[in-house]
Amino acid sequence: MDHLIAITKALADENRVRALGALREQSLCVCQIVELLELAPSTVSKHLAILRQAGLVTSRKEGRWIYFALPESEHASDVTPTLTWLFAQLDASPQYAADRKRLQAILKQDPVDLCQRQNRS
Amino acid sequence: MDHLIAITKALADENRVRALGALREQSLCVCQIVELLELAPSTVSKHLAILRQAGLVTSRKEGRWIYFALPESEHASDVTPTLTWLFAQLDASPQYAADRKRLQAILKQDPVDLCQRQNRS
DNA sequence: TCCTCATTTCGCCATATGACGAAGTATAGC
DNA sequence: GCTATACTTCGTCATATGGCGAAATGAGGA
Repeated sequence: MDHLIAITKALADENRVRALGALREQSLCVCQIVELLELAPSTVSKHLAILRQAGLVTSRKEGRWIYFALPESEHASDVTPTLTWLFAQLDASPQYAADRKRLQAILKQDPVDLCQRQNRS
Repeated sequence: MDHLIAITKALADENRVRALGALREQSLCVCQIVELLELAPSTVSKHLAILRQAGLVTSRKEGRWIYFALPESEHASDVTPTLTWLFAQLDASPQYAADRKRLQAILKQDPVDLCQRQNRS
């Protein structure tokens, strides 16, 4: 039950759900999610930590960047139904469609530039 | 998206999830859910209002009692997948098994007695 | 009509949550 | 080593949440 509630609590925030939607297609580094959600890096970091604790995302360090991704189906059979349900719900959401579009533009930019702009402000 | 978040927020509380689990088999009046969750009637009432606003339960007045139930599948195709997912998660929970057992005992009691005992304390 | 009583609403309190900026970590590159 | 930098952790704040008891609501029965 504790694990189930950890999952539902993790999903009970619009920004975290949007982050999961963004990770549906590809893994992303923190600065790309910051750019999408338009929140402070520290805030996004906390959100991602909550998702990771619930087992909904994994993270992998690559040099100075940390990439977040959805767990591999083989290793996370327990959260797969959850994500399947969530994405089915998201497919009906205009917000999700808008995020997908914006994400395409973000992915075209150099992550280095993204991070530096985020540091500046 | 607002509706999705209303659902995930509604599910982000253990007592509300337990209430949904209790309603899986049959509809219940408030005092029976109060008895199961061991919370004040006013607290349970608030929880049920949140579930109803999210469309996860319906209520029907019958004399002095108000019965809560899961929505009929025909009228609520949008929350059916949510409840299916939730119950799949619950099936693995010892808390849910314990609640099912305790609920059987509660159902054997006269609701009138339940309510009066709750008023007395 | 008046009383009883199952439930809800209201007012209050303690704690949880989400936001930020500042400071801390750890890694790439000089 | 030192610096720059991508990210996290910490401290703080405003608001949201979940709990209760008291009062309000509304339907049945005397």
